[in-house]
Amino acid sequence: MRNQDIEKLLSGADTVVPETEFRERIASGPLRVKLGLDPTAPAVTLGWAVVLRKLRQFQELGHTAVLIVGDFTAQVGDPSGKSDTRVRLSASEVRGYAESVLEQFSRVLLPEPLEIRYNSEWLGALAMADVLELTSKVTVAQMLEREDFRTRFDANRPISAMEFMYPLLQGYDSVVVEADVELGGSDQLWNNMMGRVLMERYGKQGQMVLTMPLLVGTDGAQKMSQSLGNYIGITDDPADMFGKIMSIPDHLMPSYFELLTDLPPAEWSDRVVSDPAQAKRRLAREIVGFFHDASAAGEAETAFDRVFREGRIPDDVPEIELTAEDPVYLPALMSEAGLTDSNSEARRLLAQGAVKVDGNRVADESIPRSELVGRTLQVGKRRFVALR
RNA sequence: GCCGGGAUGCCCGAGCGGCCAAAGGGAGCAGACUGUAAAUCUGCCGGCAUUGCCUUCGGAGGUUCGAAUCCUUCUCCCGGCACCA
Repeated sequence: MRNQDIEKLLSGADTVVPETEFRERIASGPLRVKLGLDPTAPAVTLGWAVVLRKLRQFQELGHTAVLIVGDFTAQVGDPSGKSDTRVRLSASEVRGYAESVLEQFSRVLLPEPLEIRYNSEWLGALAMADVLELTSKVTVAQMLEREDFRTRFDANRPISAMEFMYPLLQGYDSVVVEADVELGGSDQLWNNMMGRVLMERYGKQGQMVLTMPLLVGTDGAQKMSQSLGNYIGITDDPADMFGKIMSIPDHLMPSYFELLTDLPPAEWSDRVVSDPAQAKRRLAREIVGFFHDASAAGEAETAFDRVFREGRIPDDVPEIELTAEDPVYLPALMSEAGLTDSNSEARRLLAQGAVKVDGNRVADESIPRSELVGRTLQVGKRRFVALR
C-alpha cells in the first residue's frame, strides 16, 4: 500500500492505537475492519457519516468492512434504569431499526467488500460457562479504568453489574469476527480497546483501534445525537439538509469540512475566516452533493436563497384546500394544516407577528375567505402552506 | 429485610392548604438585528372561538368551602445499613 494511502486513512482520526503497528499491518495486506452499530433508533446522522466515510476509505483500498449489528445487546437493554435512552426493544423493533440503519449505511459504504453480522448469532449461543470464562478475562480494576465507571464509583453512584458486561460483549464480537481494526467515535475508545485486550486473552492477535472525533451537533455545543435533537440525518431531503448546515455555528465549519468532505484544507481554511457565509454555502453544497447529488445541492441552494435571502416563498409548497367557511378562523386552519401544534399556539404567533399571507403580515384571527384563496400562508421563516 | 430520602410542566428545579396553569434556569418557538451563524434585546412557551372554562404537580381513595401542598394506600426511584462473619 502506498504511503499516501496510509496517510489518508489516518487523516482526521482522533486516535490510532497503536500507530506503528497500524502502519505495518495495513501495509502488509487486506484487513478486517469492524464497526459496531446499535439498532436502537431509525435515523443515521452526519455524526455516523464521519465514521462511515472512514470505513469506506478502507474499503476503497481493498479492506473488508465488517458491520456488527448489535441486535442481541439492544434487546437485552439495560435494567439499571439510569437512562431512558437505553430502553428494552422487541426483536421486531430491533430488526426494523437494523434494516433502516443498514439501508442508510449503504448510501455511504461500498457493497463490496462488506460483511454484515448480527451479534445474536454468537452471543445468543453462549452458555453460562462461556460467560464466566469471558468475565474471568478482565478485572474490576480494569473496568474502573473507564472514566464514567470510575466517576460513578467514586461518587458512590450505582453501576449495575450488567453495565460491566457491555464492553465485554462488544469485545467478544471482535474475538468472534477476528477484527484487525475497530472503528468508532472517540467516545468508544475504551470499549474498543477492551476488544483488543480480550482478543489477546483468547489467544488471538489483538485488534487495533481507530477513532474519529465526535461531530458536534447543530446546537454547537453537544455531540450530534438523535436523542438530543441536534442532528442532521443523512436521509434529510436536500433543502432541509442545506438549511440545517447553514444554521450551524461558524466555529463548527472547520470540523465539518474536515470530517465530512474530501476538500483539502487549502480550499476552505482561509475562507472560513474571511468569508464565512460563502464558506458555509460551499460546505452545504458539498455535503448535500455527497448524500444526494450535485444538482439536488444546486436546487437546494437556489431554494435557500429564495426563501431566506430574498424572503420569498419557495416554489414547492404543500397545498391544502380551504373549506367553505367564511370568514376563515385562522388558528384552526393553521393547526389543521400542521403549521402549529394547537390553536392556542397559532393565536400567540398571530399576536407576535409571525404570520404572513403572501408575504404580508396578518394579525387578525378571522379573515375573509377571499383574501386567502390562492395565496400562501406562512408561519415564521420556514413554514408554508398554499391555500386553494 | 430494615432505616431514611424522593416522584412537579420537554429537561432541571422551587413551591409545602387559597394570591398556583404553578418561581427560576435550560431547551424550544416568534419578533428585531443579521450571513436562516454567533452574540444581544423583546415576547411567547397546557388546552379551549379565551376577560371565562377545562385538564395538569407518580396511581387510586380520603379530609376540607378549597389540595401540587394534609391523611391512607399502591407503584416506582435513590441512598445507607444488614446479609457474606
